Amino acid sequence: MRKAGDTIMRSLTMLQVIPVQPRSKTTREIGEELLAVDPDYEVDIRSIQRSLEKLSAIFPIGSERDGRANRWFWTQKDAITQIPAMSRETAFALKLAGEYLKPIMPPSTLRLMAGHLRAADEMLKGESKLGAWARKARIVERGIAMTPPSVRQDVIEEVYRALLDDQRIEVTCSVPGERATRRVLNPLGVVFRGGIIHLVATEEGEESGGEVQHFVLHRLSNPTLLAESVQRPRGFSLSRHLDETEEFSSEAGAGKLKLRAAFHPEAFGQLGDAKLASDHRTTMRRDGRILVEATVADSDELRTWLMGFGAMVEVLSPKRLRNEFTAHAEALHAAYVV
Amino acid sequence: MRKAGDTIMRSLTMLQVIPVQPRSKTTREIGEELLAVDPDYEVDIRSIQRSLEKLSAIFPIGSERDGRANRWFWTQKDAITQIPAMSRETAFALKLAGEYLKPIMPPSTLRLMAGHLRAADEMLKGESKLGAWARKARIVERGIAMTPPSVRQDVIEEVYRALLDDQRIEVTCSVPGERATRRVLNPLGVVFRGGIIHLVATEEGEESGGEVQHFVLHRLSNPTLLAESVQRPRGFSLSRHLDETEEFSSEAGAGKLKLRAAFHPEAFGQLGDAKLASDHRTTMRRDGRILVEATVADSDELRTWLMGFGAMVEVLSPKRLRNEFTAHAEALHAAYVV
DNA sequence: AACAAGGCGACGTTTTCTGTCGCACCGCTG
DNA sequence: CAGCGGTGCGACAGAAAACGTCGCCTTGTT
Repeated sequence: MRKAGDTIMRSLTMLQVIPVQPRSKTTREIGEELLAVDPDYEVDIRSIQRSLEKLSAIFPIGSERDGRANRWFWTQKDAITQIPAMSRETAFALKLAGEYLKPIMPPSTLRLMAGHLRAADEMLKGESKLGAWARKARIVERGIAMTPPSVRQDVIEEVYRALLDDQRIEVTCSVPGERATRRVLNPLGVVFRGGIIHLVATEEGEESGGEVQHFVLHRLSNPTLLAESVQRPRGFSLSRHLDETEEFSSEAGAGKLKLRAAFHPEAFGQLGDAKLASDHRTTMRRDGRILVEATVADSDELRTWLMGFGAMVEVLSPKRLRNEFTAHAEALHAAYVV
Repeated sequence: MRKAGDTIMRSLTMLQVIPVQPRSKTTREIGEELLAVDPDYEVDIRSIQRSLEKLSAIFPIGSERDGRANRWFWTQKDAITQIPAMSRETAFALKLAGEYLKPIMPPSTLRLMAGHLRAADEMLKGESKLGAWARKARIVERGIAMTPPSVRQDVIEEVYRALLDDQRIEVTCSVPGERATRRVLNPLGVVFRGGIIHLVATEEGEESGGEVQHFVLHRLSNPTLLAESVQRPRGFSLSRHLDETEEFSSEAGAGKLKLRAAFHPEAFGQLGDAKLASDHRTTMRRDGRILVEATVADSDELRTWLMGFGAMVEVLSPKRLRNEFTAHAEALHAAYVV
């Protein structure tokens, strides 16, 4: 009848099958899912009832009467138990990851990881007697601090769910200066850039003609997941779509170029020991500057990065890029000096 | 004797107490730790033996003979079970986080999170029938792609452990062009900047005189954790130390300034709806450019960021900054045009 | 060679788990 | 309003698992 060690495994699986607070499952549903996971978990419904009662005495699991059925759920969503327990090093890495992500990842997405960060906290709190981990690590930002626009938590979660389930979603779309509109969208993908999330979707309806559009997530609200499944344009591919869209295709020439640039020691120091490419080479020059050579992508980002150093970096070749920088210098001269 | 639901909880706690592969614990140690967690877990050591045997039949737990004692450990470090199970939205967020971190976080630190990312994979693999999550999300990088120097996995882990436990560590230090040296360090903290990790530490020994030094982690190897505890300089604080260190103190003037700058529409578009500060204000100008006003930190990063836009952004005030940019324009003109 | 200390097989007892039955309750339907 | 099906839950007895204990073996240690 019962296999060896069955009970523990079944209890554990039950704990995993039970959903978190806003959602819930009836006793019967839990039993069915349990059976779906492993047919060996076949037990009487009564036993499942009893197990649930027992578990809810130990874990933060609650039940609620819904008509004649009981619905079960986890009451504390952020209380994660993990086996095997995470190591202290991993907890440390997780906390660091959280710090790294804070300035660049949309807060609403980051908040979905709150449970893991809390678990890491828990692990570190127990161990380190002196001072918190925070006193022992710091991240020095490279860029400037910017605040990405905030996205509503419910919008994030519903959009992700819609994407994962391939279901349509209805949202309110507010563009400043225009009247808010209610739209039904076919979510195709999301694009993240600098803390801002774009939803790639087609709009349901005749007038749009199935054209792929972009919606910035922080302008959406009141999401409603629909039961209809997504209508995907024939042969749609997110990668291809983005490459074809000017807004997101960063690679200007889409090719590579052999960069040669002279770095002042100070600028070179900022590189640390990071490499631009696998054929990255540095040479000391007589004038005290350092020659950096590497084959890199011919992108807008490259130009932005190089310009960011100002006069501390001089582009030597390729000639095409050098010419661009000459023009750039003239433009700046015209703007500021003349 | 036994309390209700004891067995399951005890098994679960046991699973958490068992360490992962390289480390291991004897049956007795596990029993003692169990008792330390909750005195109610008091059982005969024989029972613990039996539980371990049973658990090792279900979970990837192995044992090894060490003299006359058995040592237990998890054999698969990346196989994480989590309760309650993570939601699909959270799994999605975790995968995204992994992608975000890939270019900016040291790979060795990221690898410590591998288990969590694998768990997210597992969750998403089971659910989405059509196409992987990757087809539905993409991150568009802002900066250029750089490869941070790689740090040995053992160095990362031992350094983190040393920091968490406040223990000394012995490492081999290889600076290019010099002979590698073996040193005993008192780890005080770590600093992350652009994928590069700096260990802040004092060196044991007379000649250094307890001076706080910085060691780049990718130049260290052969770490050995020592049993001696760290000697911390009196009143040391990582934050204070970094603020005092020129290398890491990013804030040039350490103050704020009221920026006014004119953005070309294209440059302004790159901002998305992100804000520079809480008092961020934008105004349309007659010449088609957009005036951006905000009170921001007077830092090197600000200058880098503004210069990165090239001629698409013109700094109007404060006068001091405007003068800097005029000088910058002249320097570029001198370098490229003349 | 004698002596711990730990592993492990075996056994009888205690506790828990399980299927089953019966009753009560609730909402729906005719 | 009565009947019906689905659900919860108390109770009971048999089955299974867990437990402490004893004893023997193995393996380092003194």
